[in-house]
Amino acid sequence: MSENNTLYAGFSAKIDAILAALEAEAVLPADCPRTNVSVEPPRDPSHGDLATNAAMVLAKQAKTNPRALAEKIVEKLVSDPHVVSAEIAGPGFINLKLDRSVWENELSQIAAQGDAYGKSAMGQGRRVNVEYVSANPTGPMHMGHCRGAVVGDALASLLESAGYDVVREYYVNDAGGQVDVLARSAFLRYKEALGHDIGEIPEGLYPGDYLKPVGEALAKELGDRFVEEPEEEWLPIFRAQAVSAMMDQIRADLALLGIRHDVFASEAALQLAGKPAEAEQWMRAHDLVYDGVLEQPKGKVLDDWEPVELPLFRSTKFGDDQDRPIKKSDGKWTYFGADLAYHMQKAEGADELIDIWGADHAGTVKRIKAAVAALSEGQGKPIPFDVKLVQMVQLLRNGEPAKMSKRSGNFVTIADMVDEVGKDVVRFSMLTRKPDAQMDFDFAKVVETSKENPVFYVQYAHARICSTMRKAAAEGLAPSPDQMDRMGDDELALISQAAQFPREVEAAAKACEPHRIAFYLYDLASAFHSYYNLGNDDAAKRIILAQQPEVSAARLFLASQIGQVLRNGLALLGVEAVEEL
RNA sequence: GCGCCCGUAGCUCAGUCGGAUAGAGCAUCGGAUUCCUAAUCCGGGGGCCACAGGUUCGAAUCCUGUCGGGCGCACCA
Repeated sequence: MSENNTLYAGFSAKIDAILAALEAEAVLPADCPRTNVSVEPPRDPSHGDLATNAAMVLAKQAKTNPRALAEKIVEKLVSDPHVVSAEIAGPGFINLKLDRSVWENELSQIAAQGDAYGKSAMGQGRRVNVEYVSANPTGPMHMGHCRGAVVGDALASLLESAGYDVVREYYVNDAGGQVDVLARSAFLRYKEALGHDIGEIPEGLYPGDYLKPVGEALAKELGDRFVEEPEEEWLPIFRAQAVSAMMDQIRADLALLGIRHDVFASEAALQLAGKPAEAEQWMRAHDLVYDGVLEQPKGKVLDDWEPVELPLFRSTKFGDDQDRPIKKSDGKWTYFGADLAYHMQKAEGADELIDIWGADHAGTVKRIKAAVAALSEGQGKPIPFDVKLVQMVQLLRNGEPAKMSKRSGNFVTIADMVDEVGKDVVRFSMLTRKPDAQMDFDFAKVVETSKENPVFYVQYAHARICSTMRKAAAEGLAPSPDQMDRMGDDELALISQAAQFPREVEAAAKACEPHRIAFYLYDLASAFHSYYNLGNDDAAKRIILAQQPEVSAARLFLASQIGQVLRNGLALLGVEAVEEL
């Protein structure tokens, strides 16, 4: 549908057709791969409106030199009424100058597609499960979780926009030892709420105040009947209650960032359903799991290490440096053992899996990918599965490293941060660098300089457009698509910038890099601010021109469509497109 | 010791599956506001793309090595 109407998609198709024709004429060999052919704006605008590297990429296969092949392509291109000129430049680039009708048409497309401009059918409705956040349910969300949360959420939106059918999923680790620790910590708070003196929170339990309300609620609900009971009596109850309270807290924290998951999958439920055992059985039958003894870890001396026989997954067969246990010596599942079953569960309802993890889990990527590949292929339904790592955020407070461990009870929470600078600043900050680079995040500095955050620059451009529209309406001027021939070069240049949005969305989705959208929006906002300011030096270049209603109508139409693109882009990032600043 | 990620302007960072003269913001210096929102715009200075080799028409981008920083190297999660 829509994607073929946009400029870059249209020209890519056009070039592709020409190459197909050249194949038919035997200029190019049959079936030669054209995936490297690109159609993009030239870096230097004086080179033209579009450039393609087709001749350079294909020259070798055509057994000719790039410029000769370029001439053949140009011959066909110039017959297109939308192409004003096609020139061969440098090593064999083909630079195209386009007729203004191309830009006028693109502007109409933005208006016609509205909120849908930038969406594409690239994903062909494939079902993608994106798992992100999945923080342990042992406390409120802190800034260490923030990056993965925002990047995962923006990626999910991006994939949706690119035509995938996306499920946003959160894996609740409610079965490991850490939730027992949580239950014990909650038990202390329960006693405290009943008036017992609990003294200092012992080492190894969660000391944070956030458990006090949980303890109070438990005291209210259960009375004092568990105070003197042995642990096995109260642990499951306290665990379930505390986890549920923590998940409510986490959902509330995520909501502050504008994040909502479709599915919360429970590890405990997964185990109860016997999924890990099923996986183990299958893997044993296929010699992927065996009982064995691990070697002493290298590079590290463990005093209490002793050899034990455990069920091991043959991850060394897949490039891991050690086989990995799926069960512990107490018979419980390891995280890995449950996790591979969990991925199989996700695969039941998806065509593709993506996990967003913090870089501190990088070491476990190989084994889980290997396990999922082996299981899914072995069971006859191979599934593409990728783990995207977001690098660590180094948290600073006035240049000093800030603690973020839950155990310390002293950490910067997401709620604090959003409260301090707002959702939009937090989200945009996390999205203005590529995910695989580390970043420093200084709480004090971000609070101080939040007014300089680039998010305001983009929002200002949008607000400015809104304000201009309001002002125009007050003066009796209205945008109109019927006066587009009144636009000059300044206007056309702005359209060409806006026209890149659809290909940016596709490229960002393909690379799983939402940050590209943030940078694109910054550039588009910059182009608009420049355009707007032309009117400061030269009154004839203002958007609102009461004396020339037709010119004004065209410029207002343009401005409102730039606003549309900004809105669409900000929506992808989950940032508000404000109408006033 | 091993594995993964990073190294681009004084600082924070972009840089398209290898492409044309490497770009922004901050900081700095100089300009623009009786005029549609100056939270903006225009301009100057500032680079051995960590270093050394290699691949090719072409490398910040790919490969190898060195140096520097981060994260891992449990039956934890």
